[in-house]
Amino acid sequence: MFQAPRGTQDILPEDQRFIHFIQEKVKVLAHLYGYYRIDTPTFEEAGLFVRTVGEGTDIVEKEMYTFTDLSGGQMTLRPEGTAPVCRAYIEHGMASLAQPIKLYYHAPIFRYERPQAGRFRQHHQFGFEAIGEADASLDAEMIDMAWRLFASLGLQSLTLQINSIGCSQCRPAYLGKLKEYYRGLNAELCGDCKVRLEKNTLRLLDCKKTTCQPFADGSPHSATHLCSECDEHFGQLRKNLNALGLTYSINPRLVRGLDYYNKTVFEIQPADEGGQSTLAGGGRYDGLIAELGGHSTPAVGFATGIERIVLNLKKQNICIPEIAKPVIYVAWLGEVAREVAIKTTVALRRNSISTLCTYTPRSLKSQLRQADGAGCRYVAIIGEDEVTRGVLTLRDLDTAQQEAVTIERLAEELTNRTSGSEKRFDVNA
RNA sequence: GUGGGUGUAGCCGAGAGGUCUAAGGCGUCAGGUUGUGGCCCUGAAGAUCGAGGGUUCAAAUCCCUCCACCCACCCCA
Repeated sequence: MFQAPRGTQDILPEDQRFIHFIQEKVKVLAHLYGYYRIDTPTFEEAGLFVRTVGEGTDIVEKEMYTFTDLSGGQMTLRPEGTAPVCRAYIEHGMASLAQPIKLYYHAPIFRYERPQAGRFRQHHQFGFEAIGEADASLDAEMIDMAWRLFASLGLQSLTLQINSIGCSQCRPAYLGKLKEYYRGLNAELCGDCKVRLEKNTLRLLDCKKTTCQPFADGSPHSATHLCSECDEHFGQLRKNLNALGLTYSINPRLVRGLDYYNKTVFEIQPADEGGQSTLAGGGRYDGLIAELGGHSTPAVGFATGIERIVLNLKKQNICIPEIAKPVIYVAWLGEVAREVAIKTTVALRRNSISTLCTYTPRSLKSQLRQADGAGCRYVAIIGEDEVTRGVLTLRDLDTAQQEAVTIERLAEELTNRTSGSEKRFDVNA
């Protein structure tokens, strides 16, 4: 028997409403903040990610789905969304349009990881990128938008953490200080941290081992070793966040796992965090466009994991609108009625009324059961009796009332009855 | 990549060497009205007991290997 590949999942009809719900909120929010949707290919040249995400990172080192295509090219299934958008920005000359360019995407993301709660080999992200604007107000706007997204979804008790990791000007000096500090402790570090010390110094800060945590607490903080420009930027960011009324905490140990970030980094997490808790993460990446061969262009963005949002929507018991059910089931008895029923079904659908009908003969009882199970509000019953009279019996399953309606009038009658009665479920804000 | 747990019909789940030609519930289908649903009753279909190998007179039950899922580390959304 075939199974979905490890770490991937089918999104079944009963779960689709969660995706639709989030999708709709994202669409509204994107429009509100002036973002336009962009879709990039599912795979790209491997080099795009190696170059931007960084050779030393876990994503590039051991998580990419890279394959050789038939002409010998090295291709990689998108392991993150920012680099492809930047590639598209350059490729389509967006630098010559009014800046900033504001784009959002909804895309599957592939990383070869060991699956566990909230972590998959294929997951989906909504991401937002604003390219061509250096002002910290845009960072704040970005964070505000992320925060508004979760608020509009009805998620409660989230926390916002920010940090500044400096830029190419000030980070080398800071990393030097950090190394120096950790070298002094080398003997006491865990095995992983000894490797990080040389390979990925920043990541020393978020080692989860209890033995290493005290070291991080006493370590020099990036936010206090910024150059004047970065320091100014970080100050502006906080000022803007305050003005927006956002509560945040500065987490000096917040470091992101992709090399292209600079200055602002941030994450949003649920308060009752389990293992894989981060709902959204992002930051500024002023060097990325240049790294890809474009003109030096500042940018900022963030991404959210849809599966994790769904997890939290369920955990917090948030009421999600149902997917619309068919309106009417056309039941029939006998061959003659069958023809009329099928004609009626076709006519209703031509009138944009969602309609169900059986093709194999079933008892009326069975057809009513099916109608009920499918969530139809109405059933049209057509038997020999109705056929000879040129009508059908329209039954309302909610009220159990029924009346004879001519086939010609059915669509109009249903439209009248259903207009304005669309079921709406509000989200508990 | 490392560690722990789990694996019985579409779903939940009993079962701990012979009484298992595998309980029960949900769901599905059919019937209880010659043309009427949601409740109730009856019946039916549906399982090579994750896969492969081994121990034994006998294995869903014990052993080994593999696979998958869950959880944690790691990493991240």
